[in-house]
Order: sequence, then structure tokens, then C-alpha cells
Amino acid sequence: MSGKQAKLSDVARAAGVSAATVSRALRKPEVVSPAVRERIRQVIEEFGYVANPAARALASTRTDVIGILVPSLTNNVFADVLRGIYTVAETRHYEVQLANTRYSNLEEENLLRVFVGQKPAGLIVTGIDQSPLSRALLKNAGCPVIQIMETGDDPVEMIVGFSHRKGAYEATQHLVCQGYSRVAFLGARMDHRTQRRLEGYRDALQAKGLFDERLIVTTPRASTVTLGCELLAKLLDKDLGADAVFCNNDDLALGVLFECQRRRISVPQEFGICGFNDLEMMAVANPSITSVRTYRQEMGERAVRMLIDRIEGKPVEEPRVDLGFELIVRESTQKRPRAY
Amino acid sequence: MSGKQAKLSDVARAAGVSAATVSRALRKPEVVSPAVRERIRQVIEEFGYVANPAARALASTRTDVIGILVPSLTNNVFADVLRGIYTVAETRHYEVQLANTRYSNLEEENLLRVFVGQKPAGLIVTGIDQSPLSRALLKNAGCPVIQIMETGDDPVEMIVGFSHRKGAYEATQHLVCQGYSRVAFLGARMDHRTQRRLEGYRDALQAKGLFDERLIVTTPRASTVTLGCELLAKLLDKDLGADAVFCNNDDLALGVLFECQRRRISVPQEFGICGFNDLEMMAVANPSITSVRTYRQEMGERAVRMLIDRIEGKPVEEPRVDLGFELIVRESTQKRPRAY
DNA sequence: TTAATGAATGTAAGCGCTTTCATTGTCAAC
DNA sequence: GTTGACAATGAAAGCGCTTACATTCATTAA
Repeated sequence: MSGKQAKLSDVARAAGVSAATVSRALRKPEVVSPAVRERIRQVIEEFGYVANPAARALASTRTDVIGILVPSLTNNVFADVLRGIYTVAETRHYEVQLANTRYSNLEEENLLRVFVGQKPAGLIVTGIDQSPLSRALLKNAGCPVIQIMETGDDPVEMIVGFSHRKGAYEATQHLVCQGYSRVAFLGARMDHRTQRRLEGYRDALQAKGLFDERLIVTTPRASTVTLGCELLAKLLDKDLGADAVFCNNDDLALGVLFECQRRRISVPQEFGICGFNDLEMMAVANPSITSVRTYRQEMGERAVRMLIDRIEGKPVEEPRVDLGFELIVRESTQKRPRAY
Repeated sequence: MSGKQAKLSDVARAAGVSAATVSRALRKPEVVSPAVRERIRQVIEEFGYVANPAARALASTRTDVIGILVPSLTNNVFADVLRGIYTVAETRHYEVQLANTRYSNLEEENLLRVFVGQKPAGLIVTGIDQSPLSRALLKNAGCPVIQIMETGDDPVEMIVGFSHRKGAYEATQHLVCQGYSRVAFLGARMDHRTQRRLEGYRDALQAKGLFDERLIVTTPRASTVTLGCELLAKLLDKDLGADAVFCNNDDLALGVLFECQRRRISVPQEFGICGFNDLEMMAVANPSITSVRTYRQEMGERAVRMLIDRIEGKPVEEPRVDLGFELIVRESTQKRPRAY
């Protein structure tokens, strides 16, 4: 409370040591004698001393900042991932610097340049579809880098995620196995991950000889429940005999369910619905909605842990982590009565 | 690409001026001659020069960082507010530093101390229920401060939000006017804002002589759709003749609707449902759900704009902004057929 | 006893900017 | 032709830390 903020030299003076020793007591306690260390600790406490991060960053040419690039803040998938990231970054005393690429490679390059210039402790980037320039920036960033949201054979350095293609494949296959033969695809905001899900959908149907391009309904708009209603309407208007949908995400799936209720289309008997991500509410909808469960918060947590381990020089057991997914089968796809 | 990152002095040398001039060209362009300014601009572009924020912060004892304190990252209400905040902070070239108080005054004090020590450009804090110490820290922060999420007569400096109490009052009153007489309250995570909504609910019922304490069902858990189902079950188990609920938020309301469907309780005839926040999906549920619409993203945007205006010395017309709310009446409370 | 060793600490030179103050040059007014 | 005012620029002193290197001192080995 007394006037100005205490600085390192104030602490040093009060503890009867040099500034260097205080700095060491803070950064590498093991090199200062226990007695001195304790004395310094007390003074710091008494003064309520907090190091000036700018000065530290400037002097040491490194920071405690983890930079994160996501393509969107609107998407609630990223909200879960970010929550995971913040949760562990916080407890490990790293700051998080968030930036939004708006699904643009160019923006990503620019943001990366800024980030890298600030010598962050580590970098988290979304996906594996960076431009060659962005990849180069990441390779030369001079800090650990981790990609999230996907799997891939050729990560810049580390990667944690799951296979969107496989998730969609499995979901679509499930619909077919349940007896749906005209399975449509509903997708909003066709980013790279959505594209991969579309691939998985296509592959699964082609394998059964059931693929029909016209059953794919997409929009560049961001996904919402309302949009799910609209896309279903659009699909049904085409009158192609669709009897099920694989939705690119759960918002759409819920919207589809609502729209089916409104049109008195019975789910799952007349129409099957499968979502993606398994939001909590899928389990309690009526009927409950089948979805591909993904581990979003865990992905964020894991990414930061791996990153920090590498930052702090600990060995990272496995630089490529596939968190997988799980198809959670519920009522919305039980055309065939479940065997008990 | 060539080796190291260019620094201010490199730019200065290449432009044939002193470092001071380059610094000025960046910070207050109006004081350097147009010719020199242009030359510097070119060199900066050519070198891809980006100022080192740590050095700048250290030298100028101020930063471009806006600190934000929220009580939770899990809450999707805050997600919307944060989106608004990031959106405008980004375009105005401010960095956002997010911290989570976990609904704890003590954590808030600690975080505030850290933030204030870093001389942020501005501070955004949630609510008006700070501890006296936190208030003192804010008053002496040496930067503009804005409180969000609520209204109040005695803001630390600026405030933007709405009245939770009034919103709840109006919603509850609406239920009563529709002919529901045993209106319950469902609440999760009883934070200050929830408490105010509970007050509004109580006042509205007391005004009609319909208040019954036993109709209040709450839990400290974070709200989810599933929790809405559970709370309704708990309420109905009490067998108090409840014929409507005012839910503390839309997640709960949706869960209540799902549970009613499951129990074949007809909404709105036998049971009325009203939510809070008006999430997008409320409009397309079946029946559509009445809710109190709040302007969350706008609140974030507005807060940052006011903050930045003040940071940059522009006059802020009104330091206390009430964004209000709007009761959106939908099917879930239409016990009495709507007049056409 | 002495030199070598190593642990603990101090000294001082920056890190890359900002900003105060001083200097230079230009132009209008007298 | 001076003088003063003002605009444009430069010189230099930090901002609060970190860290390479130097110093001190107690041990230990020879």
C-alpha cells in the first residue's frame, strides 16, 4: 500500500544482498543458500513484491507467454479447448495469449510473425493446414510448438487431437448399419476439419455403394441450432428420400431434431440423426441423440502439458497424441430396436 | 527471414535517422515530418519490423494490455461476453489478459494485485460485489476500470450491464399473469447474479401473495441441461403443486423442457417454463421457450469501447450503461392462448 | 601448509525501447 | 540584419530485470 510498487533492488537492499542474488532466488532457488533464500522470501512477502514481467522478458529474451491461434471464437468447440488450456496454463504460471485467425491463412501468418517476434515460451496452433510460410515460421519460432484438433503424420513438432475423418466414417457407418440407406450430410462453416468429416462420410457411404452427392447440404455460415432447422428444411425440400443425417456438429443435430418434431417426422423410426462432439445436452434430448464424443477440454489440457514439459526441458514421451473419439449410440439412431 | 529480428535502431540506421525519431514516428506520427515518416514507414515494411512489447512496456511504464477478471470460464454466458471483448480489443490493438477468480474474493484480490502491478492499460471486472480491498486496488489501479454484468449506483468508475433483479421480476410476473400460480425457481451455481434473480423472483411473487419458499430449488453445481432435468425431478418429487418454473438460465430451462417431455407433462398447458439469457436455441425448441434476452456480446464490446475511449483520453459520454433486457415471450408460457 | 576446487555472492553490462532535454534550422516580425 | 518562436530531430539517460564473469571464502587434497 505504501506508495510505489517495490522492485527487485528494494527487495535486495532490505534483504542485505545484491539484486542478482534475489533474481537467482526467484529463478533458480537451488543455487542460493537456504538461509539467504529464506530471508529473501520473507522480504518479498512483506513487500508484496511482484516481478515486472516486461523487465524480465526484456532482460532474459523470453517470456512466460503461451501463444494460441484459433480460427474462431464463436465456435463452442474451441471454447472447450480453451477452457482446458487456461485451466492448466494458470496452475503452471504461464500466461495465455489468444489470437483469432478467422479461418484465414494470411491472418495466421501475420499473427504468427507477431507472436514469434515476442519470443513466446510456446505456441499452440489449430489444425495442420498451415501455409508453407506459417510452417516455416513455426519451425523457426525458437520455442516448442504444438498443433491441436487433428492427427497427422507430419506435425511441425508435437500434435494432439483425433481423426475427424474416422469419427465421421464410424458415425456414418453406424447409420447405415442401423438400416438407414439415404444418409445425408449437414455441414456449416466448411473448414478443414469439416471437410475431413465430409470425407469420412463419403468414404463410408461409397464403401456401401450408397453415396449420393445431392444429399450433402452445407453452408458457409457458422453453425447454430437454428441453422440445423434450416438445413434440414433445405434437405427435405430437395425431396431426395433422405432418411437420416450425419450432422457436422451437435448444434445442427439438435436443430434437426427440433425441426423433425415440428414436422411430425418420427425420430428414429422415419429419420435418424447423428451429431458430432457429444455436447452434454445430447444425452437428455428426446429422443436422446447419437453423437461422436470428442475430448475437447482434455485436448487443451494435454496440449499445454506437453508444451510446458518441453518448455521446461522435460522429456515428452510421445509427440503425437491421438485422443480418439467414441461413438455414443443413443435413441436417435435406433431404427432397429436395440437388443437387450 | 535474414537472421535476427530487426530492432528499432536497425530501422533508424537504415532510414538515416535517430532511434528517437523512429519511436516518435510510431507513437506520435504527427510530430515527425511527412517525408521522414514515409521513409521510416518503408524501412519498417521492408524489414518486417515489429516493436518489442516488453521493451516498450518497460520504457514507457505502460502496456497495451487489458486485464479481465471473470469468475468462471465454464459459464457460456461469459463466453459470449468474452467474444465481444476480444472482437473489439483486437481491432483496436489491445491485448487481452484473462484471469479466472473462481467465484472467490480472495483469488480476485490476488489477481488484481498482480494485474495492477503490471500497469495494464485498463481493467474489466465482473460484477459489483468486490471485497473492500479489491475495490481499493481498483480505485488505485492507475488505469481505467469498468465493471460488467450488472448495474449499480456506485461503480468503481464505469459500469455496463443490466438488472438481473428486474429481469427475473418481469419474467416471474409474466408467468403469474399467464395464470400460473405455483411458480418455482430453479437455480444452479448461486453466485451474486443468481441471487439477484432470485430476489426478483421472490419480489414478484410476494407482490401477488404467491411466494412459497419451498418452491425454490437450487444447487451449487454449475448449470447444465442435464442439471435442469434433475432439478425439475427434485422439484416435482416435493409434490408442492408447482405449475411453472423460472429458470436461472436457459440450460436449465431446456433441461426442464426435456424432462417434461419425458414425463408427458404438457408445456405450456400443465407447466410453464421461462429461461434467462435467450440462447439462440430457445426459439426453435418445441415448444419454443420464453426467456429473458440479454445482450452479452454487446456488453463485452461496449465495455471495451468505453474502456479504450477512456484510456485514450476521449470523453466517455455515460459511465453507467444499462443495456437492459427483453422478455421474449414464446410458446412455453402460453397457458392462455395468445390473443391474435 | 598451500594450492586447487567449488559453492555462494557480487559487479556490471546490457535487453530494446521511450522520453526529456538540448540542438539545429526555418521563418516571420521588427 | 536581428531576434524570437517554433518545428524537427538527436543525444542520452534510464525502465527493472537477467546473466556472464569476477570475486570471495571455506573445504579438501596433496
